[in-house]
Amino acid sequence: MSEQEPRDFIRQIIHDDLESGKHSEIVTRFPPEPNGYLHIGHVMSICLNFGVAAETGGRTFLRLDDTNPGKESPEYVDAIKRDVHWLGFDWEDRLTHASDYFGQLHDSAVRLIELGVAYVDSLSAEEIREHRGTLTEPGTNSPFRDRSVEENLDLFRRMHAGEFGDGEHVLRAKIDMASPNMNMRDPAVYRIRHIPHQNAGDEWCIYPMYDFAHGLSDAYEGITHSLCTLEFEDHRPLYDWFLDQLQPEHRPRQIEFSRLNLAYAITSKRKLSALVEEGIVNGWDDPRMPTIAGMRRRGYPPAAMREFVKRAGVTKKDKLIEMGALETCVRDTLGDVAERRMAVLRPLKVVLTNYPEGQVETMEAMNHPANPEMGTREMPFSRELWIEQDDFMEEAPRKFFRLKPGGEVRLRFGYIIKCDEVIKNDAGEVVELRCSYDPDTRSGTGSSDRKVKGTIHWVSCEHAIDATVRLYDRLFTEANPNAASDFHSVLNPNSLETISARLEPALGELAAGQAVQFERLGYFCADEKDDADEARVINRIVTLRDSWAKLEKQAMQKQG
RNA sequence: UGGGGCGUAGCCAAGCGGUAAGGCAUCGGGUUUUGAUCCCGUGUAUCGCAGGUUCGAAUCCUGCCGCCCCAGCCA
Repeated sequence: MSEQEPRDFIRQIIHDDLESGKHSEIVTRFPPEPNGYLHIGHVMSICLNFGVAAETGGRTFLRLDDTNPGKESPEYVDAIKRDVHWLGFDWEDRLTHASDYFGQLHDSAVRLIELGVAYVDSLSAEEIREHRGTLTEPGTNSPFRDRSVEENLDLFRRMHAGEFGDGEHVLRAKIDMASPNMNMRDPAVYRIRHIPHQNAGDEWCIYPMYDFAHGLSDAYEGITHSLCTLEFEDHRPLYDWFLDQLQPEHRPRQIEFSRLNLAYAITSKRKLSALVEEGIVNGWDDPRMPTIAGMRRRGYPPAAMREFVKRAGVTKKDKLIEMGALETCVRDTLGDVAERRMAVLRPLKVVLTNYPEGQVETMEAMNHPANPEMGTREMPFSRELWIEQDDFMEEAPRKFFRLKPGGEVRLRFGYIIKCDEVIKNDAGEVVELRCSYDPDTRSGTGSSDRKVKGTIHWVSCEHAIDATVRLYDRLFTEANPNAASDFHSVLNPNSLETISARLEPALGELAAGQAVQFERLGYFCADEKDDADEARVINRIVTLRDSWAKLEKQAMQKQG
């Protein structure tokens, strides 16, 4: 018997509803409006909705909540479908649109009028706002509130027939203009919009509002639990009110949970599109974007995203989760499966003075240190090599166990070498190291047990592949850029660094979308758009944990 | 000064009247031809505050404080 994982409050409700027999099957829906790209916040909702249904043998609809034409487009619905699939979820034949129900929704609106609980208001939008009152003062009734059922029916029919211009009339629910809940002060139900719809074409010129369409769409689909974020909590009485009036066959229940916010990221659609439009990033799928498309292009595996939201949990408390938590999930899932390779990001030349000129040896390198079954690949070794600039220090602190003048280091899967001479240019910069290798220390041979404190990675100059590598950092300098009055003021100017690197030959065959670990550096993948066989373009997904860098940073801070 | 929510360690989060799980981060240590991984160990948490009920309260009651959301013919 395994321990029961603690249930979040939503799964608890669902569990209870199944146990009590209230429902025999759980049906959920993920209902994005196709007016932008999905982001990290949506990942939570997707995993929750598809997750609870899958766990209980239920079903989930992917419903495009397209009740507001003009803001929505097929480009976004394509992106949404792609992103949900990529995350690992399948709606099978349950792809729907709120617009699929426009006919039923219209009939229900007529029913509301017949019941005497909806009326056509002919006030302007501004007048309606004035009548609404404020948070502390009640609103006042519209002079059109008491129109007869016949007149309302006629007016609504003519709205539908296209006899009026946008904004001339609006259908409103007749509830309570004095309600302390603003949503209950005679909310709009249908408005006139003479623009084509992304799915329904030009069939309609009146469109239902979210509050009216959502609960009924849920009911039509037999949704049992309609899960949404906290800002809709105040809408629940209205959600229930429509269901009370219309008594559909199925009665869905709305439950709210808190959004997931990621530190150093924004999720406002307005700001996200500003980043794109102002050219601050290169598109919605820029690897720095907190969009699903961006994270996919960055190389984050879907399993890591799922694990991340699982660890975050489902509650009603506002969360601002540290970036490190996501990165840990990415490292955790990539660590087991990513093959290891070697690449030098900032090359420094090493010449092995005692290594025969023209000689090339083949070193066997493991593709994964913990999984020998993942095989090996061959790495050419020669007299001239590239090593990382960071792996050499002329005046090194005692705990620095990489290369230093007179010091020794092991070349991973190669030989132990010793630094004999440092070559500098006129500016005094180190441009080359003259080293000697110990022929008895070849990796894997019996006599190779000699220990040195450090092991560094390398690439043979003659055999190296040139590549452009993009190093990404957080887009913002503030943990909560959402709170900044102007997000431009908290942009990280160094969120992208492009460098020219040298790769080991095996990386010539790096497949698109395949993540690899560059040993001692991090996880990388070929960019899905810009990479080509002739010109490699590689993204850094995430660095490895680096306790040496941490020590260095602490030392720097101590010095002031 | 209206209504609706939320407050458990730096960030998440269990807990549902019987004396504070876990994850991430942090800090130690071990293993290691990736300073990675892995493995151990590491937290005086005034359970927002103050009262009350109770043998016993993070859990129940009262009052207060703080934060979030709501005045679209957006979702």
